[in-house]
Parts: sequence; structure tokens; C-alpha cells
Amino acid sequence: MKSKITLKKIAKEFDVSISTVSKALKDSHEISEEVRERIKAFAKYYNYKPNSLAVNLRNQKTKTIGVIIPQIVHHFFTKVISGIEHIANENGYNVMICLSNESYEKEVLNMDMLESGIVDGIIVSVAKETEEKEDYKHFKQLIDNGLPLVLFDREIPEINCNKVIVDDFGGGFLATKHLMNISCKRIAIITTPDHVMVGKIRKEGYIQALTENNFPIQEELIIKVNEKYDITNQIQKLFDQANPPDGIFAVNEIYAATVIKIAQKRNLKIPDEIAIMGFTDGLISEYTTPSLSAVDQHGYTMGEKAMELLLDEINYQDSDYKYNTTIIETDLKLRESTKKQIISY
Amino acid sequence: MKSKITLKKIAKEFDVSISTVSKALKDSHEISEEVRERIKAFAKYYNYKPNSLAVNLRNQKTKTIGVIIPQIVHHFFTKVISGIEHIANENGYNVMICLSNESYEKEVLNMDMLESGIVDGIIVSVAKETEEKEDYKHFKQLIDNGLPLVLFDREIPEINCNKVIVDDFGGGFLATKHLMNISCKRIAIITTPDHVMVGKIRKEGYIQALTENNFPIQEELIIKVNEKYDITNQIQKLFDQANPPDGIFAVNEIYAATVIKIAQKRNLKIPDEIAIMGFTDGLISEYTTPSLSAVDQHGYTMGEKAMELLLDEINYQDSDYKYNTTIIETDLKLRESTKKQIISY
DNA sequence: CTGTTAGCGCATTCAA
DNA sequence: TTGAATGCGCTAACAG
Repeated sequence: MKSKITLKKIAKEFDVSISTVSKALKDSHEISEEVRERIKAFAKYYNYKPNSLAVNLRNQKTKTIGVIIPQIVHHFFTKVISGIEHIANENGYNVMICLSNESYEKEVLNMDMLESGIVDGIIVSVAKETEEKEDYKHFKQLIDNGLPLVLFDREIPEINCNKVIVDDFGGGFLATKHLMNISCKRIAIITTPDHVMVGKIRKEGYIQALTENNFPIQEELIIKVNEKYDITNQIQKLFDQANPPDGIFAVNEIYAATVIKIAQKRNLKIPDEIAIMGFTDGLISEYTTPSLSAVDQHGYTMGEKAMELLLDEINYQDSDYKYNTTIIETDLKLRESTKKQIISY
Repeated sequence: MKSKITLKKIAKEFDVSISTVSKALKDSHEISEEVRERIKAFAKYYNYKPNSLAVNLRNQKTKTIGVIIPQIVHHFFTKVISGIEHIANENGYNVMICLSNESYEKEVLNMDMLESGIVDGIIVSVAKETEEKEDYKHFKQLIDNGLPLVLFDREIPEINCNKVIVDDFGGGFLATKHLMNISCKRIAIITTPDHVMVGKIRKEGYIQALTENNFPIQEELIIKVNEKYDITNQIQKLFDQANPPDGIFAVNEIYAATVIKIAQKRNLKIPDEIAIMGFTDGLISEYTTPSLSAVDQHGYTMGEKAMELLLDEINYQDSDYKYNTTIIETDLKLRESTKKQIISY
């Protein structure tokens, strides 16, 4: 393995000083045209690249930002990443993506690593396990260490930093309202355990919509899925009730798609016997039969916004920086799973 | 913004030398128990983290590897990444993910950046645009610079390095063979333009299966999708023929899912009137109606294997390193889109 | 026009 | 048991 070429080696080759080489490669006019050209040609030939570890160490910044996401298989997160990448690249930043796999421990490990100087700032969506433990020491430390931080999607109220969140409440509300509008009478929700904040808040939107419209809140219509066990089985129970729902709001794509599969197996007509709303940016929704109506999370926009906020903080010179929480409004992407034939008598 | 704590600052605090602090934090027995403990306590309290730029510069290695993938929204790539992460983390490596977005230019930019010393090795799946241009200078340079490289999925024959590829030929063959087994008589393929190697090779598997079984190769049954235009329209044409196919092999998930949508719109019964095979690790396949039979790409395994090969090369001391091409065998994941009611007379 | 020097943060060798 | 000195690769202020 050839070792990499450095300024030092080039300097030796030409029998000049290192700084002469450095300047020549930077096209400094301090260096004579001739020497400059020869050095540049040589460097180009040997494919010289400044060692960025050294450059960064020198400059005390890296032009790289870190992103920690809980999962990469969720389409929502990949959209967010694309949005982050877009703004980052536009501003000459590189993006380093790390996965926490919803694990507290991996989240801490990733942050430790990112905190060690390789990035100028960090964008995080909190792991479910961390939300469950409610242990946010590592975030506080990060901030204490002066590293800019932006939280997105899953945020932590007690941490003071820039945030970008979806209007989960509004989304839950809209979804539920839409089910009412297509005249569903018994509307169920399939959500996460309450420690997953986004699930909890979407549920609150659901409850608000019910309450405002004088629908009763019925515990048997609220399913909190524990992902450690079989999802289908937990959702099935909705349909085994004496009085099953005629409308379902699922807080994510997999739950919604699972409902479709179950409904089909039971020969329930979608949307006429059972209408379904999801909450997602995902691809699956477009390809189910019927295709799934869903609350649009605008993941790409979230990513862009998160990166903008991070740049804001990175570039802010004074000490009176004010944190900002950006709320991304949701809207509905209506497809077939809620497109009822309106029957007028 | 507080600036980060360094060895130097700790040294000043205790009025000892930097090297004493360094040793103390490494629990060196050269340092007296008492001093060691005090320094460690202090460092812990202030959340000291060695600056990895400095450490890496010193050690000439970073314990980080770079991954360049063309897209992140393809479930296959996310699976590969999970596999890479798994082996990387097991071996104390961090993973830095970069996206080329199928663009030659972004691929080169990413490689330039990674080549500048921040990673110990690189794993790449080639961008479509690069395949089209057949411009591989940047890969040659990378290797010349001595940075270990592993190519996966989309490889480049003329580049000499470790590789992990799916048995695309075998996959195409298997898929086509299975369509024959369920007694399809006119089997079409929906593939990519030939410059996308994986598409081309899968098509060759398809052709081999046809040929071996005395099926004619019919150009009108071979659709090469140009993703710059509407996919549905291009695929539709298959069904507008006088003699439409009764079996379709689509080389990726989106094409396959699109076929389902089209077939449904035309009221074609799947799989009886038209059977469909995809080629994917994706999630969509499970949630379409009917669910999609597909060639399993084993993305996770590919990722693991790629990382193992990279570690191999990184850790290899001698100069006679031998490159290896690992072929991941495919197999079929049969679901409903090919599950014909076998009717016996 | 070119070179010397210092320093970014750390680890390590050698000397005290 | 501690510290001084050196160097990883680079840049920039300053000197010549």
C-alpha cells in the first residue's frame, strides 16, 4: 500500500520548504509563476489531497455535520436525510449518518463519537428507548460542550435547542376529522405506547377531534401496539369486537398497511365498510390496494429546515443565540382508502 | 459557546504537564494513583473527550469507514447499510454514509472528501450516471492512493478490488424459470437501459432461461424503462399489444408494483391472467395486493460481507493482498402474485 | 519570492 | 513518578 503524498514529500522532491508548497498549491502570488506551476503539476500528477484531519484540526472546524436517526428502513427518515443533504451540500457541508436503531446505548455511543471533534453540529431524532428511559444526559452534555444541536421529529421538551417537529397533533386531528367527514361513526386509532411522543401526540389530536364533535372516547377503539409482539395479532382484535370500527386512523404506514391486509382477509370492503387513514411519507401507501390516504409528514422539508437551523447556529457569532422551534404543518394526501362512494338517498 | 476541554487545559488546572494528563487518563501505571484519580475525576466531571481529529492524525487511522450509495430511498440499500453497520460496530468502526444520488459528479465529490484522510476504507455502489459515462478515473485514483475499496451490487469489471455482487444472472434465470413453472407462455421483462449493469445481467438470466426452454426471444416483450419519463406509460405498452404477456419479470420493486396497479386498472386477474415476479428486498412487495413474489437480494448479507472484506484489506499487513469477488446467491420469495390455482382437468 | 516558526490536540519516547 | 521534546499534516504570521 502506497502511503499518501503530503506537502512534506512534495517539498522534499523540489527541495523547497513546506510552506512554499502549501502556498504554491493555493495559487499564492507570493510564489513565482514557474515554481508554482511545477509544483501544481507534480501535485496533480500524484493526486495530492490535503489531509482533512490536519486541515480541520488547524481550522477547528470540519464542514461536516452528523445525523443520528433511529432507523434507516423508515422511508420518512430517508426523506429527511435527503432534505438535510440538499441544504448541507448547497452550503459545502458533508453529512455523516449514524443509526441508533432505537437503542439508547447506540445513541449515546454515536453522540460520543460525533462529539469528539469530527463534526460541526449534530441533527438527531431521539431513539424510542431513550424516550422510554427519559434519560437525556447525553444531550445536555452535548450542549454544554458547545456543539450545535437540532432535534427533529421526536423532540425532548426539556432540552433547549433548535427543533423541527411535525404538527402531530394537527395531523391526528385532520386525519380523524376526515374520517368523520366521510361519515365514519366508530373511529379507532392504532398508535404506539405513550412513551413514543409522536404517537401520543397524534392520539391527542384524534381525541380532540372526537371530543369536539361529540364522539365518545372508547378505550376499546384505542390500540397501542407493542412492537415486541406480533403486530397483526394486536390489530386484529379491533375487528373481533362486537361492534367493530368503520374508520381507522393508524399512526404509521406499517400499521395502516397491516390493517388493509387484515380487512382483505376478512372480506371487508375498503373504504365502504372500513375506511383507513395512515400517517406517513412512505412509498408503501401508493402501492397498496386500495392505495392509502395518509397525513403527509413532509420529511424532505423537515430535513431542509433542520439543516438550515443548524447552519444558523453554527454561523452565529454572538452569544445571545435564540433557539427556535419550527412546526411543519401537515396536510392530507387522499387516496383510495378513504374515497367512499357517497350514497345519497 | 463554551470551548471544548483539552488535555492542555486540564494540565494547566493541575499544574502538571500535558503528557502526565494524557497518561493519567489512560490509567498508566507511570502516574501515581492519587494524581491519576484526581485527574480522571476532573476529566469526567468536565466531560472530557479526546479530540479524534488529533488522535487520528497521530495514529494515522480513524476507525471510520465511508459508504457511498446511489440512493437512500431504495430499501435494498438501507438493508445493505444495516449489514455494514452491524459488522462495523462489532469491530469498533463507525460508518459514514454519503449519497451520490446516481450522479457522477456527486460520487466524485464524495470520494474526494473521503479520500482526504477521514476514513480507513470505502464501500461503494456505483452511480448509474457513472456506469453510463464509463468514467472510472476516481476509482483508480482511490486505489492508487492506497485506500481500501470494496464495490458492492453494481461493480466495475475493470477495477481491481474486493467486490460483493448479487447473482443477478441466476436471479433473472430463477425468476423466469418460476414463471415457466407456473405455466406462463409469454413472459415479458421490464428492465433498465443496458448501461445499468444489474438490469442488463438480470435480463441475460431471463434470456438464458427462455432459450434453454425453447421460448422465443421477442423484442416486444422486453421493456427498457427510461426513468426520465413516466414509468407507468412505458410499462402500459406491454398490455396494449395484440398478444399481451401472461407473465412478467420486473427487475425492481417499483416496476413490479406498477405492473400490479396497471393490471388492476385493466381488470386483469393476478396471477391467473398475468403473473408477476419482482427483484427486491423491499417492503412494498409485502403490502401490495396481491403480495409480490420476488427474487430475494439478501441486502443485509451483502452489507455484512462487504464490510468483512473491507476489514480484511484494512488489517492485511503484507503487500501480496489478493482481491476477492463474493457472489451472493439469490433465492425466491414466493408470495401471491405467482400463486396460481393449478387447475387440473 | 521563499523560509522559519508556531500551533491545532494528542501520544510516545526518552530523559530526569 | 513526572516532564520535555517530537511529530502527525497543515496553515498563517512573520522574517528574511
